[in-house]
Amino acid sequence: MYESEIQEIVKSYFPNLKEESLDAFIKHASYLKSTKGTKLISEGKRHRYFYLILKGGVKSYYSKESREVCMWFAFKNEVVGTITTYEGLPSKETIELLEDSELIKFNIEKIKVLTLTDLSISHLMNSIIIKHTLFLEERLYQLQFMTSKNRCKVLYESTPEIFQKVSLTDVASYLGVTRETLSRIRSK
Amino acid sequence: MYESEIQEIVKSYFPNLKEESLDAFIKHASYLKSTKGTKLISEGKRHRYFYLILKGGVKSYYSKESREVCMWFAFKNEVVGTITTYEGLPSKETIELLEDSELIKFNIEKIKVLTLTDLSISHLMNSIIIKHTLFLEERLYQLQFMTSKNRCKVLYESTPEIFQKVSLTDVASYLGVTRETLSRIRSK
DNA sequence: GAACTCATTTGACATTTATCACAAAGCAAT
DNA sequence: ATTGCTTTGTGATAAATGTCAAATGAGTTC
Repeated sequence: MYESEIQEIVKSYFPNLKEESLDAFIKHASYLKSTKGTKLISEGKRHRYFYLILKGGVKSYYSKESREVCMWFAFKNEVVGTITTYEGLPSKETIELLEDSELIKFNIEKIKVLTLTDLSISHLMNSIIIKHTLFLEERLYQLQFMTSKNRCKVLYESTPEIFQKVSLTDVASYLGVTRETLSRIRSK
Repeated sequence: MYESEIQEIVKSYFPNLKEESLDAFIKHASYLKSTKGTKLISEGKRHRYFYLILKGGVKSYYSKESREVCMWFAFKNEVVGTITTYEGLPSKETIELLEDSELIKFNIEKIKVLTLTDLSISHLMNSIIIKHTLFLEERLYQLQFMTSKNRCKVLYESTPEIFQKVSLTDVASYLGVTRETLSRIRSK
C-alpha cells in the first residue's frame, strides 16, 4: 500500500487532525495485513504500536492461571491499543486477531514525541483515550448494576456481530460468567 | 485564601506545569471549604468543575432505583471529577463529601479552552485522565478475576483508610457485594 | 461417509451470594 | 441513663452461578 493511500485513509478517520500535522503523523504509520490468531500486543511485553482496523477484528484479554477474560472486542474502523503501551509500560493485556485482518499501525513512541510539540496530535490522542475511558465506565456500570441476562441482552442489541465473530467462551468471559451459564441464559 | 497561596499549592501538585501556563491555569481555580454530605457533582446535571482535595475525602457513586453503587473514593492530594463533565455532558455519577473538606475547584470549561492553545495544560489534563483510566482497568480486572474475599483483602491492604472513613454499605457496593456479605467475608 | 477435533449444550450437584428478618452495637440528643 | 436513629452482624432460606461430566452438533480431514 502506497503512502498516499495511507494518508487518505488516516485523513478520513481523523478529520480533526490539521493538515500540517497529518504529514508528520503519517510518517509513523504503515499498512499491515495479518492472519487470525496473530498477537498485536502480548501480555507482559513492551510494544510500540497502536492500530486502526481497516478490515477484520480483534479481542483483548487478560490471562491468569490458564483462564482468559476478554476485556473488549473491536472491529472495522476502530482504533485499538493498550493504555499501558501508551505509557511505555509492559502490557497487561493481549490483543489478538479474531480473523484475517488489515490494519494501519502507528508507532506510539514517535507519535508521543509529536504530542510534545503538536497540539492537534495531542488532542487526537486525548480523544482516543477518553473514548476508551467512557467505554470502561459503561462496562463497570453494567457489571455492577445489571444481571448477567441483561448484560447479554444489551450486548446482543448493541453489537450483534460479536456473537457471530467471537466464541461463546470469550463472550462469556467478557460478560463475567462461565460459558455454561451464558449458554443457558441466552436461550431463556 | 489568597490567590498567591492557591498558586503555591497548585504549583506543588502539578510540578510539570510550565511557569507561563501556571498563571492562566490559576485564574480558573478557587478555594472551597464545605461540609460532609455536600455534593460536588450530581447525577444527571451538567457541571463546570473538577477538584483537588486538600483535606477530607469524597465518594463517587451511581444510583439506580434507590440502590447506590460506589465507583471510587478519594482523599487528600487527589484530583477528582467526572469524565462526562470534562466532555461537557451531564454527569452519570454523584460525587459527595465523606467529611468536612477543603478543596480547590477548577473551571473545566475555561481550562479546556486553555488546552486548545497550551500544550503544557493539555498534557496535564491528559495525565489526569490516564491515571483514572489505569484505575478503571485495575478495578475491572479485580472484579473479573478475584473473589470478593480477595477484593476485600486487597482493598484493605492498599487503602485501609477507606474502612475507617466509609460506611460498610458503601464499601460493599464498591466491592460488588451486599453489605451482609461483606460483613461476613471480612471476619473470615 | 468415517473419524477427528473443537465448540456448545445439557444435566446433576456444590458453592456462593442475595434476600429478608431481626438482633446487637454504636452514637447523638435529651 | 434513656430514647431514638443509624450501622453492623447473624440466621434461615432462596436464587444464581460455578463445577464437573457427558452428550450433541458443526466443521475439517482423510
